[in-house]
Amino acid sequence: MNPESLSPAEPAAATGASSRAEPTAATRDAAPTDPTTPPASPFPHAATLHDVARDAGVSLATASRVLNGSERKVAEAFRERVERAAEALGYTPNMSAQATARGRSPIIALLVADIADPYFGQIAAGVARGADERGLVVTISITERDQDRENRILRALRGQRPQGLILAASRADRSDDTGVAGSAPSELEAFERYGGRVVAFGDRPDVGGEGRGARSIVIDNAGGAEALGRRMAALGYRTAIGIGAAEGVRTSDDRLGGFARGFVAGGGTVARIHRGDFRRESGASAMTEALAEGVEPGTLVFGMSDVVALGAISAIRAAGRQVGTDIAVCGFDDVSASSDVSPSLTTVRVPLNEAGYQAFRAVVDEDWTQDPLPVEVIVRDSTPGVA
Amino acid sequence: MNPESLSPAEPAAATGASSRAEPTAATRDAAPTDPTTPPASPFPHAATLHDVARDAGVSLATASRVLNGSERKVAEAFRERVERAAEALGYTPNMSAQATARGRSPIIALLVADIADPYFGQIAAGVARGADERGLVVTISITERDQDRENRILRALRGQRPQGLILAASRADRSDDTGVAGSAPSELEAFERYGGRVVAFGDRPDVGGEGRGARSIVIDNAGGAEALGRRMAALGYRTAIGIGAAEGVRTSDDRLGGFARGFVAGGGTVARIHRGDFRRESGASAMTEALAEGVEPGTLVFGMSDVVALGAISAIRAAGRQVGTDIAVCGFDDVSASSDVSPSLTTVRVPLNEAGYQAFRAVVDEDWTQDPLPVEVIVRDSTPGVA
DNA sequence: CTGAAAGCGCTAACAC
DNA sequence: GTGTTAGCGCTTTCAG
Repeated sequence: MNPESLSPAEPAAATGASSRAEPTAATRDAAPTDPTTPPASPFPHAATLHDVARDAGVSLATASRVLNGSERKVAEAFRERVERAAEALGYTPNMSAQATARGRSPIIALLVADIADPYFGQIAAGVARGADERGLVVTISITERDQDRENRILRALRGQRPQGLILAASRADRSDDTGVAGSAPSELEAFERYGGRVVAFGDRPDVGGEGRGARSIVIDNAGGAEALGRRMAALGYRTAIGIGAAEGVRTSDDRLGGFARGFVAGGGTVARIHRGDFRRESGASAMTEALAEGVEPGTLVFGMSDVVALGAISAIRAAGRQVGTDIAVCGFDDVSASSDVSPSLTTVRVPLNEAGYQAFRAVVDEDWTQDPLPVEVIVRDSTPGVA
Repeated sequence: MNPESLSPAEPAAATGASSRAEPTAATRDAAPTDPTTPPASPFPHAATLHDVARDAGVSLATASRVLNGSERKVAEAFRERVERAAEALGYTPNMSAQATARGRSPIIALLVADIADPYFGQIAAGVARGADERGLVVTISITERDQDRENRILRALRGQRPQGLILAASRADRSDDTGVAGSAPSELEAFERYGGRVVAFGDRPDVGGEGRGARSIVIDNAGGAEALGRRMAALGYRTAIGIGAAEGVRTSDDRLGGFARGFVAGGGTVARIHRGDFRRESGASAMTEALAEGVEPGTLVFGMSDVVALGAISAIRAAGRQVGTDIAVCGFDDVSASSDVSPSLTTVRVPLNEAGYQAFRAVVDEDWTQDPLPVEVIVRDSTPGVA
């Protein structure tokens, strides 16, 4: 572009490079009229480092050094020429090539149950934010809460040779250590064995944990739920119904257990627990079930997650009952929909975006210690209290 | 594992391979006691194709042929040995290496404004579903609705040499063709020039469109909104207030325009329009603004998107007004929160997940034509109608 | 400080 | 059908 700069046609000659006329470069650019030129490929190739080096009249090594972070110094004159050439050609380093050469990819793999679920959406946003800061790329996979699927994905993910793996799959991270269920643990170990870091939400599904990895983002489910239970009791509620996931699912157990502890401490009783999974529909059907068994006015329903609580609310409405003074409801997470429902949902706020960000940091920062994630009870209109 | 199978220590010798003792393989595995063995790297390397070939006693080419889809036939005996060796070593092809060698990566890059927003979350889910079916990987980037950021990201994305790019960034896809604002268009052209496909939601931000790409997922915003407008008029509403994005933003213009057309056709009038962007807060402040100017009971508010409408609802509540008979509200998209609010939100349902899936197909299928995405008016409680 | 050359792990002609 | 051998685009010793 700049007329002062090297003519794109012969900079190589200008700097005297005798061995630069390898067949590749030559056939590709030097002689457009050369009859041996292979038929043009369907699309032009993106500029390569080779092109930049040639145009700048420097070696591949030098071009690489100035363009892609190397600590080695390059003379200002050369540096400039390389930068100019790169600019002119619109050069962008080929990530895959760099990855193969360096032996490590810039990928962070994120595994979620369902990216359309606001819970995971927020976590993903946090992860993406971190990755962006560090120039890393995040790939996303959906488990659909299916253990087999998750295992298959994990297997396939190894192909990416990701720098790290973030598991926010709400898997049945059962506390019973028999690694029997699913081959995931060994798959995860494989990840770490070759240097990848695995960070899980909740507890690591595998036992042991002496691997260099074994990092996990823990949310104070029990504590938050206990505070919520106590607060609800203070509002005058005396009997509660819990809606949770299957027994053995950590997050659910912790929240249900914590809530019960607090609620009982405050003088209440958890009458019974209905179980399903983390989806909205599950919350709705559990609630329907509960209603069928009979729910006294003034009862409080604790949904193990907001999404589930939201499902419960819709079931309560569908049954012609009122949410609030008739049947009170509270949840956990504080996803954004919770403040939109009406009556707005009482819940425990969890900084999900921050949690995702921390998960990212746990993957990339060698020295890392979790900052505790503050959980906070937020009382809204769905639990007006009993007179 | 199977005692009957080849001893892992000497299968290569068993098949007589003379040239197989290149320094690399040799130093890496053959002589653990060899004093010239380099100090062990921090982590063991993942098994390479080379390892598999050696253990199976075949050439690299053969191993490659059986393990990674090649059409060329390989004798059953060899195929089995290779598979066994791969299995035993836990081999997984290195995606980056394959990408460099093949000259094309398995990546589909998805660009969204905000992954925590349910609108984009659903689209992302659809994209991920498609990618999973085809064994492709999707990377995700967040524009935060910032044009500069989007351009930077686009630039960086080129490094991934993605097979395709899906733009669901709700960018200011202004209809004024002056490509002046932002260098994005040229960046997109660059993508297509080297063979990548660009698929955009709404219309392509660049002009022309004769590139082989120029595919876009169009949602019938005008039509859906018009139907909604007509329906609202039929419910008896006579005056409406619109909440949209800045003038010139396609999606917003189309929805606002379509709504007005239908509403007016039905006998109503759109009194005025307040503008902001696609975020919830924006909807809330626009509504607050509207309320300050005075909103008669019986007025209908049309939020250009559900998220915005949800924001408006919260503002209405905050102002001590009632949603429904006092001030009616309707939106567009039918994100899941819309059925959870109370009163539930009247809206136009858009199959977002399906749209994401189609976007994926548009990227990978050479012959592709968009299946029309059915939009459907869904009347709920937020527009009870006027007596 | 620069450049030549040997890889990284895998693919794809091209020979045998 | 199988193996050899160049690459792919980039990094990184190792000599100068």
